[in-house]
Order: sequence, then C-alpha cells, then structure tokens
Amino acid sequence: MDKEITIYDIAKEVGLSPTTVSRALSNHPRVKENTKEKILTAAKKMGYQSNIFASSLRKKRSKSIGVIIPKLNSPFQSSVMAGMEEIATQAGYNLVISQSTESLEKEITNATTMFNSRVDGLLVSKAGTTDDIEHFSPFFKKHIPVLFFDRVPENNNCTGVVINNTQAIYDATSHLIKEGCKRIVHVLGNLKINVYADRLKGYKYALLDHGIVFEEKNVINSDLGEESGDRIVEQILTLNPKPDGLLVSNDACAASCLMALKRKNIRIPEDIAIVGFNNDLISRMVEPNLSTINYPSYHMGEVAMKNLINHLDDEDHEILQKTNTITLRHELIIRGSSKR
Amino acid sequence: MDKEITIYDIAKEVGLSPTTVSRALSNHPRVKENTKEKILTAAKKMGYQSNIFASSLRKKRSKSIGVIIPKLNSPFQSSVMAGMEEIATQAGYNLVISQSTESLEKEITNATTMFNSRVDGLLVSKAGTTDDIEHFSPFFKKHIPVLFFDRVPENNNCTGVVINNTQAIYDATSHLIKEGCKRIVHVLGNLKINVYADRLKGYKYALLDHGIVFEEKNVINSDLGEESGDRIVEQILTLNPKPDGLLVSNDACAASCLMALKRKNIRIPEDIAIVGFNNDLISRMVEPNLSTINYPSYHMGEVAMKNLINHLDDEDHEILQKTNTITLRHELIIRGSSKR
DNA sequence: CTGAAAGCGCTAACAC
DNA sequence: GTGTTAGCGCTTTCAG
Repeated sequence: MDKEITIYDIAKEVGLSPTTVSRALSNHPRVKENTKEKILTAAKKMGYQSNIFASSLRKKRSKSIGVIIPKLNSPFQSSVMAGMEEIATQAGYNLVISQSTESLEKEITNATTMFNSRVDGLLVSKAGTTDDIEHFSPFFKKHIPVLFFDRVPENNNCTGVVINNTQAIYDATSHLIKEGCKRIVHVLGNLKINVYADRLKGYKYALLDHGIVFEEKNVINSDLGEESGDRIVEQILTLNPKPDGLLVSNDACAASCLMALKRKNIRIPEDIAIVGFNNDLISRMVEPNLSTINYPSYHMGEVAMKNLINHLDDEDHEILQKTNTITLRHELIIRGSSKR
Repeated sequence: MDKEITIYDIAKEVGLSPTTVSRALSNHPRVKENTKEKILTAAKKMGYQSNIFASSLRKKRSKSIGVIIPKLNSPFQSSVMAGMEEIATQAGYNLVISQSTESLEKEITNATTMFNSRVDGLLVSKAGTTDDIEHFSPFFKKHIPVLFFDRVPENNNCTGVVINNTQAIYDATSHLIKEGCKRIVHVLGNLKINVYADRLKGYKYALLDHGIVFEEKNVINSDLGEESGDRIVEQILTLNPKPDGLLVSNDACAASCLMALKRKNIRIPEDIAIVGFNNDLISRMVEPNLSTINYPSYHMGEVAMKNLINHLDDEDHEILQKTNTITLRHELIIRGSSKR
C-alpha cells in the first residue's frame, strides 16, 4: 500500500505552506489564481485525495444526510428515495440510508447509528405505531435538523412534508358518491399512523357532507399487503347489504382486492367501484384500470431534501424553524375501476 | 451549543488515562471488568458520543459501504437494496447509496464521490452501455474491494454476484417450445449489458437445441419501460407469420405487452404465450397471471453485502480475491400467460 | 492491566 | 496573499 499524499506533500512539492494548499484546494478567494493553478496541477499529478475524515473532524460536519424509512422495497418509498438522492448528490451530500422495517425498535437503533455517524441532517418517515419521537432527542439537543416526510408525528414542532391525506380521501369518497355509491367501505392501515388517521377523517367528512351515515363496520383495518385481497373481500361480502364502493389505501392492495372480487364474479365498477391510492404502476396494469390518488412521491423526496439542504446551507439555520408543514399537491385520477 | 464530551473528560472524571477510556469503550480485553464498568457508566452519565471522524481518521476506516445502482425506484433494484441494508446494518456498516440513472457519466461521478468519502467497500450494478471500469481504478489501486452484482462487467477479475441469465432464458424458451410455440420473439434491453447479452445466448441455444432456426427479426430491442407495450406489439404484428410466443426481459414491460395484445383482441396464451422476468408484483396482478423467472433480488442484496463484509472483516482480505462469480438460483414460474 | 506521547490530515485563528 | 501554530478527538505503539 503506497503512502497517502497529504497537503504537506503538495506544499513541499510546490514550495508553499500547507495552509495555502488547503485554501487553494477549497477554492478560497484569497489565493492568487496563479498559485491556485500550480497547486491544483501538483495535486492531480501526485494523485492527491482529500482526507474527508480529517476535514470532517476539523469542520465538525460530515456532508452526509441520513434517511430512515420503513421499507426500501416499496414502489412509493423507493421513488421518494430516488428524488432525495437526486438532490443530495447534486448538492454534494452523501445519502446514508437505513430502514426500520416498520419496527419502532429498529427505528430507534437506526436513529442512534445515524446520530453516531454524525449526519448533518436527518430525514424520517416514521415506522408508525407511535407518535413517540423521544429517540430523536439527541438530534434536537444538538440542533441537528430532523425533517419528517409522509409519515409525520403529530403534536410536535418538527417540520413535515406531506400531502393532504384528509382532502385526498375526501375527494375520492365524494367521487364514489357522485358515481352513485351509497355503501362505501374504506380499507386502511394502522390508525396510529397520521396518514391513515387523516384519511379516515376525510372519509367521514365526505360521507357527512353528502348526507350518508358513517358506519364503523365499513372501516376495515389491514396490513395493506398485496396478498390481503381475499381476506378483505371475504370480510366485505359478509356485509348486508353488500357495499358498492371500495376505497383502499394503497394500489397494490386495491389491485389485490380487485382481483379477488373478479374471482367472485363481482363486476367492477358496476357492482363495486374501486379507488386505490398512490398511482403505482400496478394501477395502470390491472383491468379495469384502477382509479387512484396520484401521490407525488419522487417530488416529495426532492422537496424534503431541498428544504433540509437549504436549511443546512443557510447561514442562520432558520429555514426549518420557520416552516411547520409543507403540503404537496395530490390529484384524483379517475379510471375504469370507478367510472360508471 | 454545549461542548462535546471527549474521552479526556471521561478520563478526568474517573481518574484514569484517555488510553484506558478508549480501550474500555471499544471493549478491549485487557481492561479490568471493574474499570470498564466504571468508565461505561461515566460515559453514559456524561452523555458521551464517540467522535467517528477522529476514529476514522486514526483507523483509516469509515465503517461505511457505498452502493451505486442504476435506479433506486425499480422494484428489482430497491429489493436488492433492502437486502443489502439488512445485512449492512446488522454488521454495523453504514450504507451510502447513489444512483447512476443509467448514465455512465453519473456513474463516474458517483464512483469519485464514493472514493472521496472513503467507503470501505463498494457494491456496483453497472449503468451498462460499456464494460469500461476504468473509473473504479482508484479503488483497485488502493485495494478497496469492489463487488459487482446483477450487471457485471465482463473480462475482468472483479467478483460478481449474478444469476445464470443464459440458463434462465434457456429454460423459459424451452418451456414455450414445449407449450407448442414455434415463432418466439425475445424483447430485451441494451445488448452491451451482460444481463441481456447472456439472455440472448440462452434464447439462441434453446432454439438450436430444439431444432428451431434463429431469426434476427425475432429479437426486439427496447428500453423495457412500462409504456413500451404498444410499440413492441405493433412491431410484433408486422411479422408474418405472427409469432406465437413472447419472451420479455422484465415483468413491467411484459405486462405492458400483455395489455397491448389484449387490446388488439389477441388471446393470451392461446394466440401468443408470454413469459416475463423478475417475478415482480405486477406479474401476479395482470390477467392472465404472467409466467416469469423468479429473480432472488432481496437475496442477491444479502449475498453481495455478506461477501463484501466478510472480506472486509477477514484479517487477510482474501475472500474476494479467491471468488470470481457467485451465481444464485433462479426459477421458472409457470402461470396462466404461457400454460396452454 | 494502565499510561505517556505521538500523530492521523486538515482547517481556522491570528499574524505578517 | 501567504505562513505559523495550534488543535479537532481518537488510537496505537511503546513502556512500565
């Protein structure tokens, strides 16, 4: 293993001080163009590689950003990640990623790891199951910005990037009602997660505003997995009278329900109209095509990352202090599964 | 901002030397259990956080692993990532992720960034378009292990984790032939990518072994996007006689073709039998269900990461030196789209 | 089993 | 514009 080249070696080579070399390398304005060039040339020639550890140690910044998400292998979340990566790379930040696999315990471990690796900022989509954000307090104490997206904790003063879930499901529900549905079933996930709690609200409000009585039995809790269609459909069919509308909180599960219903010879949308959520690929591939809510996942990643980086690069670090919630635009996309 | 606690502070507190504190903190065997405990307690009480920059600077290791993939938002690749994350986190390594978005230029930039952030090892799925791996030479020179997965460069002595793409398509082709197909079209991506080149071979071999003449016009190049079905189908239908089998190199695109064919009132599998690739969710959601090759993506992530980490943790760093290729098991899954 | 001392490579005061 | 100096906080010989 050949020895590492340091700024001292370069300094010796060009007959200048290490300081000047350091300054030249980081493009400091008070270095003569001439010498800057000389140094850069020497650096390249000697195969110099800046030592980021030493630099970080001195500057107390890692130029890296941590992300904690529930699951990497989800169309929605991986798309958010892609947006984040784009922006981070562009801005010269490294992305350190870990997943909580929906476990609070793992989320806590991940947070600790991120803290110990001294990320400059943290982006989190909560594992759900609780609003507890105590495990991020080391960040808060050290004023390391933490920004939540999609799944945000309630009742706190962290910044969050979200869509208006209440309004989205309100729109979807209203649409179904307009299409003539009277008995709409809503399938959603863990109500401890803001996303689903908000959607339930939107569902209730829409019913209310259209003079339909809300009934507890029309709300089904599910893991929203791609395999759960049969189970959900079975449960739906015990209802009497049978429902004529179905609102499922993600497209994979909605598609699974759609397939299960078709296997039971129930016609979509005539017998039951369906609306999903996310606008994943799958929504365009099932038959009939699934109506859904377009969730701007990639864009959400971009926006979250942009705001975090702006905050970090801002001299006064006050951008996020002043921002509570950033709400992105969603959109109801009506397709064959609900248009009758 | 309150001052950081260092091992010196702890040393003063417990009346020992920084050296001993350092040793205790890293669980060095030659420290008395008693003092170890005392130090750990003090550390916790004082809110000590190890400074990873200083540690890395000294030890010349970052405890982080870089990953460069073409696209984060792909079902296949995000699943690989999930497997990698699992293992890396478990072993105490951070995952630094960046995407090349299929551009060699970005891949080069990413490689440089990874090199400069001094990852201990690198996992790469090539952007394709070239076998050039010159941009990884800084890693090679410094003996930083680089392990390729899925899309591996040919003709080099790097370790790669792959499936036997040739055999996979051989199996699929043979299956179609057994189902009575005589004119099988193969849709694949950029032939500069090993994955597709290998598959083309498998296709040719299978035809040969079953006495069917290979025809150039039956090979269609595509970006394999989820929107390309119409275009591909149009092209297929210009063939005369019409093909009766279709082999598409990924499920999203296969599904898209399937839909397009159905729109043209072509029956699946009676008129044309279809086999996809990857076993993505979509393959189980279209009708008829798509036959496909199960590609163990999550497992591939695990295996690649495990081997890299074993190598890093191995005293002699020779694990990867001795390994050329790790081939995972694939499996042909036969479903409605090709069973007749 | 513990400690003293040196240094990893860089940057930021502070001089000139 | 450039240089001197002093650490950042940790680990690792080498000594005892």
